[in-house]
Amino acid sequence: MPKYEQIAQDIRKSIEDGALAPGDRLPTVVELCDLYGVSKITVRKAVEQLAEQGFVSSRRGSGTYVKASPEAQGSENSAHGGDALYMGRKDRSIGFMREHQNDGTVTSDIYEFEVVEPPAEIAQRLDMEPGGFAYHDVRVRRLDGVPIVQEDTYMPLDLASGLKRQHLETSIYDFLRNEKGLKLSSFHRIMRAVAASKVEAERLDIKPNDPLFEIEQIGFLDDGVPFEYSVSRNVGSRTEMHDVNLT
Amino acid sequence: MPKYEQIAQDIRKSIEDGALAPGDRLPTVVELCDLYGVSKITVRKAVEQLAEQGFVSSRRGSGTYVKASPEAQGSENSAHGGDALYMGRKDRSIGFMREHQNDGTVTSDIYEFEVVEPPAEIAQRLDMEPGGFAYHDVRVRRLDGVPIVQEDTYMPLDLASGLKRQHLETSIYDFLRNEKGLKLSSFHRIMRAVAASKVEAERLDIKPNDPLFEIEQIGFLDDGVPFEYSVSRNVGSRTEMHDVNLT
DNA sequence: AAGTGGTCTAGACCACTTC
DNA sequence: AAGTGGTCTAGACCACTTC
Repeated sequence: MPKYEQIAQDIRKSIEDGALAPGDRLPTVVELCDLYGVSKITVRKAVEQLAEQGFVSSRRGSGTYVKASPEAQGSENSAHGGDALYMGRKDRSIGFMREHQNDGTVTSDIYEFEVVEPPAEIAQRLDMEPGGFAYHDVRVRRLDGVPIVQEDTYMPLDLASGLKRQHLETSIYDFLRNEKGLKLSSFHRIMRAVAASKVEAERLDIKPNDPLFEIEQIGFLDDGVPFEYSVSRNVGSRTEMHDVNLT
Repeated sequence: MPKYEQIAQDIRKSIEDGALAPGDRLPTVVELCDLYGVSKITVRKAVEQLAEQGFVSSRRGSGTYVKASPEAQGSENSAHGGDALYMGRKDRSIGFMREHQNDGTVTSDIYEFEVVEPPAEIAQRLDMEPGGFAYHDVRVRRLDGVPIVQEDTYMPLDLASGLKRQHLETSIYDFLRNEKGLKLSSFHRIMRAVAASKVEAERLDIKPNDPLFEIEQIGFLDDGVPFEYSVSRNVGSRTEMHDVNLT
């Protein structure tokens, strides 16, 4: 782990255990350099990471201050009703399985699993050659038996060759990473609120027209190649998405 | 504008006008240093910005590659139905007014405007002293006459003192920035899909139980002090949120 | 072995806030 | 005037990919 991450982690701990309270000013950049025995650029990178994660805010000429913690927000939300899906911190948004591996037991209902020529508009988003084939699957993911989300996914055949039903039941991303050696790098997402169709309602154990949190997503490898197009529809009452936004 | 932003902008232009196509490799970091006459750290910062914005992906030992452009995604979405609200690129998510100032005419219906002792749970999120007062307002924002979102907002009285009805009709953020000299720095958000109540449906010109895209948000100043708590409910069929997520 | 991106040093200079 | 964060230089060393 690089130095700047260690420093960020150390300061983050001080905030989380209360040694640094909301409104407090952090030591100055120069003081932190002395304290950790590193150069300014390393401290700056640590502070930038803390800012991205929502822990601090820097004010030129004045100092760096502790914000009300995102964790406090997090805990409060569950009271709001959304008790199932936590997404959003950048490092956590890497698949349903990984998000929920500590939450309970994940299972899947598989409704479709086939190899097809994808619709032109999807092929284009996946940067596929005309006539190329792709895996297509539709799953409902359950947490401790409760249906959370329906995922409709396309993956180019040549990137994901060897994909089997058993991977759909656990984690496609684990298969891509561990068995195919791919490095998943980033996701472009569009989120919307939509109404459940009759079929979706049945699969997700809700009522038709109940609100769904839709995520249309393209996943990219570290060489910029798209490996996945998916539309997931999350049960509104069991889903919330967290986000920190810097201006 | 700092050098690294100029360089990022320059490379971004090359991508947008097609000089660099998806899948292409950028010049190496060292080549870019020579090309722009800057040091390595400056080029790295430019490339990091491009990665955050979803334009490129870097692969250690190999190179930096152009991804399928987010703009291509953007244009495709409007075909999908969501033709009104574009959010998400970090630098654009700073208020309804600013997001739509080029889209059409923004107007407001004001349903509530008062100074109150906020509910305990909201006062806590705003880090307010017990017994403190806050502005509270409920507005519906329209774009060219079409209702898009209902916003329910609390702001501490001492931070926003002088707020008037006229500011609710244009932009509260402009008032805070220009007249109060505040620097809005970041927002913590939680997003959900919910169903419209009867009252909301009436105000937004939709049907009860139609899906709404809810954003619960706390806004922070550059010294880490929260200045705003708001819950906005956006008409699902007129809203989409864009996002780039790095792992 | 050669080439690539990622981290880091030890400074310098500047913009801005605070007094 | 003094103190703060933000940017930048000219290198160095390393992890990883490619051949």
